[in-house]
Amino acid sequence: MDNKKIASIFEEMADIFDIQGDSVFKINAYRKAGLVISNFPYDLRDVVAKDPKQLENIPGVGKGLKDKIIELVNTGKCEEHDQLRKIIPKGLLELLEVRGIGPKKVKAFYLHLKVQSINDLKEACEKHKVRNLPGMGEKTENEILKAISEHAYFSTKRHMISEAMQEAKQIISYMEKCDDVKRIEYAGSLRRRQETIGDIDILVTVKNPKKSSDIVMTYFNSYREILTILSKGDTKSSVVLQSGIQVDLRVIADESFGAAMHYFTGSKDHNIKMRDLAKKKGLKISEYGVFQGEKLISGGKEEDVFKSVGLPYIIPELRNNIGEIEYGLKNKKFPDFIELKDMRGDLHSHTVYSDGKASILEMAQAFIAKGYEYFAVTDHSSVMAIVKGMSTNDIHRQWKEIDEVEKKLKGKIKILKGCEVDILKDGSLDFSDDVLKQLDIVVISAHTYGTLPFDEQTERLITAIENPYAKILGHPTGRLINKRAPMEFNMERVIEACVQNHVAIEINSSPSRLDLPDKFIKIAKEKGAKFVINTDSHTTQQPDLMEYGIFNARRGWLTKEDVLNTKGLGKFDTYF
DNA sequence: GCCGTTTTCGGCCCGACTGTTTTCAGTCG
Repeated sequence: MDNKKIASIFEEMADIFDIQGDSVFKINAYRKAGLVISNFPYDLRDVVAKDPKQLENIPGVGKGLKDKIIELVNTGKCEEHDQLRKIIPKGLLELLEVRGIGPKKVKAFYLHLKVQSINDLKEACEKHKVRNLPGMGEKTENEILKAISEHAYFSTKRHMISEAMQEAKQIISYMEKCDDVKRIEYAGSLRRRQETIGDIDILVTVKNPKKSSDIVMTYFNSYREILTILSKGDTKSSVVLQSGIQVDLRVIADESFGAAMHYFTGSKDHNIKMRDLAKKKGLKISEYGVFQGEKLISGGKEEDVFKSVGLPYIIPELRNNIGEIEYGLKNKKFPDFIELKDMRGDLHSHTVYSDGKASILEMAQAFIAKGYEYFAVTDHSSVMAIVKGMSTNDIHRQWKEIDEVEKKLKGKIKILKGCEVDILKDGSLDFSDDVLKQLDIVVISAHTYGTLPFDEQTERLITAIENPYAKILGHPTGRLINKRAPMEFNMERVIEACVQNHVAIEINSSPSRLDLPDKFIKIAKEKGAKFVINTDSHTTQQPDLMEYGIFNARRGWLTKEDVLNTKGLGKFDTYF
């Protein structure tokens, strides 16, 4: 019973309470606990084993939920959850995934029409039974049928940040051509640089909302990539693009820009906490500004919103209500978090010597274009036959070519001789010590045996980390977003092994990896770990991906001091 | 069910849009 499973049980219980018409506050308590637990970096099994009282220190977990967590960890189930599941069939909960259907409608379908699944509901609509229910009509029925077919067509999974970013930039460049648009920005989870993006939120300001809103809305709803318009009003419109990504657009007066950006950037829980703080100070925060009674007192700039409740500016990456507000209130100032411009090199890249698409020279030119002082060529070791890893012969040939390319480039960039060496099943490395000791950079990565049992995987990784030549632990969890689950192992112990052995932890910038994930970055930092942010480039375009790694590092509260490849030549590698 | 710089009881963010209604409930973010 891992954190994810416990979180999903609380979320399911919240859904069932919701359908039953329970107190919304109790429902929210379960939802909040679910969210907090799914983002909680420590394994709850460990917490229960060490000191169950600590559970109540998790925000949103009190006496009641503490006992439920203990029950789940110890017995693998929860009595109340089992009881609830007997009352509400599983298929009924899936109805909530359909757009426009909430708990009240689900309850009505179940009670009056004996609907128990999405299929049942589809049938009921087709037989025109739904239109006769109280509060529903012909339009409702048609909208439900439409929403059901969309639900089948688009998977509910979240989008990679790079995909969402590309869509957002295209919409913005389209919207900028509309004369009535004064300012336009993307907000939401994209601005918070979340690892994955649910939908794209766009904020537009106009000089005169009464005059321009209608024009801007009409213009937006004519965007050629739109598949369906979900809703459109005077100031707010929601659409689904051909790619399946939902886009919400909001039009607001220019003087509300700061408050609107804050509101629309979220997260929802961060906003709730902020509004709660305001309330205690006799103020009200909404997307229109900060109000004292009816009077608007600020809201033109985002900084003003924070200031009104006694907070310093909080960067979007931190706004998840996981301690950023408390930190701000207490310290009145945040550290300077790492930025893209701090990076001085990249320590993980591939060339045609393994599965890269470009030569050493071409990759060197790509990194010179980034303004870097150095980069490491780290082609795969021999076990990776599938991507044609290097033999010892190949690697000697590569060293010679690196020397030649460096000479040719007349010192414009230092090319480090490295390897991404595979961690074998028993934790040994795929090259002999004799080869490893001659390398400037040794990235150790697991590409195989991702499904070993928990304890065996932990030991395997620790054995590899303890190898005296290991320098960087590459993409530690091995996950591929939306494709492959992370390896299961004891993260705390692996981080501690890295700290003890002076092995830096990689933050892999590839948008499909973003590995180490952000929630672990923060605890690794607290344990004293050092990091490198790498692109794992396989083409000459991929050095651009560095910004995604930076986003994740910022979400993990890292400053440039935490990251080795912000330091210059001769300095970055003393840690090893 | 959780929580406390007014509180251990009495609160729990705030507003837009839709479809059904004649003032609002439901859903969404």
